[in-house]
Amino acid sequence: MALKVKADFQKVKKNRIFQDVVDQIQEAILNRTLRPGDMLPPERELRETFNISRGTLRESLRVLEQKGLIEIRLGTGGGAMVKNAGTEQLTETLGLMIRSGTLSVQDIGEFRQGIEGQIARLATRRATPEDIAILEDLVENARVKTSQGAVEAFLDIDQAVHKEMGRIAGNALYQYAAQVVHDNIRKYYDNFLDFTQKRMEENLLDLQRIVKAMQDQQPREAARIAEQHVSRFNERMLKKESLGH
Amino acid sequence: MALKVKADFQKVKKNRIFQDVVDQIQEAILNRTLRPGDMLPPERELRETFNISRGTLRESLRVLEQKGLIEIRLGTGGGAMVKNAGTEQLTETLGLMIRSGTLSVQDIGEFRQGIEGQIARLATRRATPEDIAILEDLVENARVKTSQGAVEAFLDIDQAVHKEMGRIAGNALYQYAAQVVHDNIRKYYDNFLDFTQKRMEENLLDLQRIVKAMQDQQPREAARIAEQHVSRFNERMLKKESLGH
DNA sequence: CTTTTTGAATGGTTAAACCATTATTATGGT
DNA sequence: ACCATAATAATGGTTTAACCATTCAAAAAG
Repeated sequence: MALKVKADFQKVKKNRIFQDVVDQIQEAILNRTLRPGDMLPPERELRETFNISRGTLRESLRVLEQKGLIEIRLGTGGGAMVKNAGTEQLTETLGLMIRSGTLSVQDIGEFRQGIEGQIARLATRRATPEDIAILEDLVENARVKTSQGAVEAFLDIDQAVHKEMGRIAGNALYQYAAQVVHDNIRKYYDNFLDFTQKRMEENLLDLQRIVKAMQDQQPREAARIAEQHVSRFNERMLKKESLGH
Repeated sequence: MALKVKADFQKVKKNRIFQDVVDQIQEAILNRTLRPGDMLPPERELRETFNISRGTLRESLRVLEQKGLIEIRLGTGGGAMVKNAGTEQLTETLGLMIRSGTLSVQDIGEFRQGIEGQIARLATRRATPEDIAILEDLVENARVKTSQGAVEAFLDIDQAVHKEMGRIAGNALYQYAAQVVHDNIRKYYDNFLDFTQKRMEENLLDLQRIVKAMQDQQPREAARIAEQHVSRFNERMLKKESLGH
């Protein structure tokens, strides 16, 4: 953990003082004057630097914290630490939009379908022989779990395959999108406590066919199967939901 | 604008009091006890309701504001108004991730390409004859602007076509994704001050071919052309960027 | 009836103090 | 010397009470 950093902050003037302070600290973080892991000075010190009251400074820190730019810890040696910009905020905001009815679960499932298809397509184009080998190992592992009837282990591997394909696709935004969507739809999928042997075999076949298509350099085919794969989840989910009414 | 609403708030206890207050108000908004347009009581009143200090309450309000759940206005009749959950927060967060280097412009361009393709595909499947007619009108309008050499007007219509197709696709998440990505990439596209007559004709042809594919019920073809359409922007953008180095 | 003035309601800010949590340091027993 | 415990200090969390700044509406002036 790095020590405090001097960042040449300036005194404020605008309408909402705390906003001005937010802007200054955010700018320092985004232009790498402050880097992930750096600690901001203690509140009582920052207060003097900006020449504002502690209350106003704390409003600024709340905003930065909510933006995901800093993380605040208690006690001696605590304080505000600069964070890596991650997906938590995207995930949370999307979750808010779902809960507030702005988005439907169906929308998200359909979106996920397209995203996973595109990832499969890009991954097929960009996969190296080593990448394919990794996927083959995972799928072989999944085959073993399937023959053992180990549902939980199979689902873990299924997820690992999706994650690995995201890496191979080589586009961070697709990876984030897949993760955010998955995190927000997981609680609906989790109603699949009746994940039977037959379903497991269906899904295993999907994985095998996707990797085969990647080996054969058939991006369109890989995308098609990946979409179908997600589609199967979506259909079950929607059927369950309609039964719940 | 609705009046104040009674929402049965409870007194607090947790570690971070302001977080507990955030949770309670957020819950009231998400379960529709508080609806968009409703005003929260004034700070001095909320303060008493929760039995906390005004400073702590204001930290809560800052967080809710940053989440996009409320909007705060000054002066008599001002206060905290419940907001519709929109895309501003997604747009801002994505912007932060770009600026902090977590995402590259190339990633976003490629993502946009896939999104617009999927929208074109879905829109083709779901378009009614009336929808097609609207698109035809827009494209005809674009043709006129092209023949007049009216670049700005053409770009406005191009955007309107994309927006309309998003509506036809019927998936709010795809629409949001397209908007968020577009908002974050616009400043890079805006370097196209050299949008020539030839480019305009190229793009007009794309639009005409997309609508044709939709009429012919060819979702794959529509998606392919839409992707190509975006791809053309991306290539120019990347070429510009590399020249800038 | 229109314009101007005034006042009240509301968010924005300050100040100084105290509380709660945590890591470090000092203490004391073995 | 070592380990467990207690004291200490640094830091964020909270409270209180006051005052400032902005806005809208009602009262006053013309």
